[in-house]
Amino acid sequence: MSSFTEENYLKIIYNLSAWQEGEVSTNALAEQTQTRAASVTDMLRKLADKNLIHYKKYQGVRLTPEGERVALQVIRKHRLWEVFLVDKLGFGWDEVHPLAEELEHINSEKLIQKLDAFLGHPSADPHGDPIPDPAGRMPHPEHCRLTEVVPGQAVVLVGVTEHSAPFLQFLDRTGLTLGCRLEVVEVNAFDGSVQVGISGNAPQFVSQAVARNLLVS
Amino acid sequence: MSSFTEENYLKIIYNLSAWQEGEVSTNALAEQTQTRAASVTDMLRKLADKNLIHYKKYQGVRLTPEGERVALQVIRKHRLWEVFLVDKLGFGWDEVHPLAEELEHINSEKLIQKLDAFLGHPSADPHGDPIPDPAGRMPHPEHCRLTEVVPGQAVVLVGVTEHSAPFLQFLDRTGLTLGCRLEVVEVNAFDGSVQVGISGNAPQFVSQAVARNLLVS
DNA sequence: ATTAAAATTTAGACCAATCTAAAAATTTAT
DNA sequence: ATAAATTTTTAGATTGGTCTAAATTTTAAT
Repeated sequence: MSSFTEENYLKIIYNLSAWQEGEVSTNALAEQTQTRAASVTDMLRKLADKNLIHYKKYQGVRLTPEGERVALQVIRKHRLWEVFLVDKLGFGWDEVHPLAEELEHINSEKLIQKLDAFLGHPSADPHGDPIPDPAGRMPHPEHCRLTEVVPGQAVVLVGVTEHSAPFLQFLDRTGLTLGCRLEVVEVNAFDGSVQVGISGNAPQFVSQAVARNLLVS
Repeated sequence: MSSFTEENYLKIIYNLSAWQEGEVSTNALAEQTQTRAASVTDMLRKLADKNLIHYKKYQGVRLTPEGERVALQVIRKHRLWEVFLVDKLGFGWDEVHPLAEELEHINSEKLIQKLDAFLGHPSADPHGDPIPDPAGRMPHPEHCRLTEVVPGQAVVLVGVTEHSAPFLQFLDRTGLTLGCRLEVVEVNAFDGSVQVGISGNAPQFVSQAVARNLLVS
C-alpha cells in the first residue's frame, strides 16, 4: 500500500516520463511536487526500496512495472473524478484539477468501479486526456498538435496539453471548446502562429504558444 | 484551517457530546480515534491552543462555538457524501461509512454546495441522520426509540442509532428499511423486546438491543 | 583537460501524530 | 478517611515528510 505522498510522486513521474524520453530528474520532480530537491532524493530512496522505481544516484528515475501500475490507477481515479465534477456537478474544466488531486487518493476499488459505471464508462476526461481501463491500460488515441496541421485541412479539437486555469479560461473566451471544428487557413512560418476558423466562424490568429497545446484529429 | 486529524477529533467530540451530557473523557476519545490516551491528551492540548475546545486537565473536554462550527461542517460533508454513494452510485447503507470518513475531509465550499444541489438538498443521510444546513445549523427532527412506543400505535422507521455493517445488514434481512411502516403489537416488559408488524406483514419479535437503535415517528 | 556552473546527495534538524512506560490525579471501595 | 483501582498526563522516543546548509558528482565552457 502506498501513501498519499508516494502516490503523488509516482503519478508525477509517470506524467513527466510521458513528456520526455529517458529518466526524470530530481529537480523536475522538486518543481512538480512543490518541494526541495533534497526532499525528493529522500523520497526516491524510499520508492526504490519499495521497488516502485528504478533509481541510481545522480542518474534520474524511471518507474518499474509495479510503479507504473500504481501511477495508472491514480491517474484513472483522477480523470474519472474530473468527469464527475464537470459532467455531474457542473464545474468548469478550469476548476477541477485541484479537487481531483485530492479525490484521486481515496482508495476503494469498488468506489471507482461504481463511479466509472455511473459516468457511463467515459474514455477521456474533460481535457481530452484518455482514461486508463480498470486493468491500468492507457489508450493512445491518434492525434497531433495544431502546429503540425497542414493549411487547408479541417480538424476537431480533442484535447489540451496545458491544464492551468488561465489557459483554459482563455480557450473558453476564444470559443475553443473540446469537440469544436477547426479549419486551418495558414501556419505562419515566422512566429508559428496559426490562422484558424473556429466552428465555422471567420478565421483568427492563435499564437504558437496556444496552438502547440491544442491536440486535434 | 484544521488538519484531517483535527477535524476527526472535533467530529468525534461532537458525536460523543450528543450522546451523553457533560464533558467527553480522554478514554472515550482514545477508543473512538483508535489511538492511546496519551496521544489524545497531546491532541487536546493542541485543539485547546487553537480555541476549538474547552479543556482543563483531568476534567474532560467540550467544543467551543468555533469547534462546533468545524465539527458540523465535517458532519455535513460526511452525510452528503453518504447520500451520494447510496442514491447515485448504488452502494448499500451498510457500506458507505468508511468511504464517507475519507471524503468528508476534502475541503471545498464550492464542491459541497454543488454536491448538495446535485443531490436535491437532502435533509437526512441514508441512516436517517439529519444533515446540517450550509450555515452549520443541525435540524432536530422529532422522533423516539421503538422501545418507547405504546402498543397499538403505528409508526414509521425514520432512522437508526447504530451504523455498524452487521447491524444494518440484519435490518435489511428483516425488512426494516428506512420509511417502512411499523405496527407495534406489544412491548415485552420482561426483556424489552418488541412485537411489531413490518410493512403490513405478520408481527414478529425484535430484540430490545435492536429496538432501542430504531428511531420512529 | 581543467575549471566553473549546475544538479544532486548527505548530514542534521524540525513538525505532526503517534507510541510505551512511568508518574500524577481522580474516583471507587472498604 | 484511607487504600486500591482507574483514568489521565508527562517524559521521552519513533515515523513520515519536509527543510537548510554543506558536500559531492555531473555537465558545460573554455
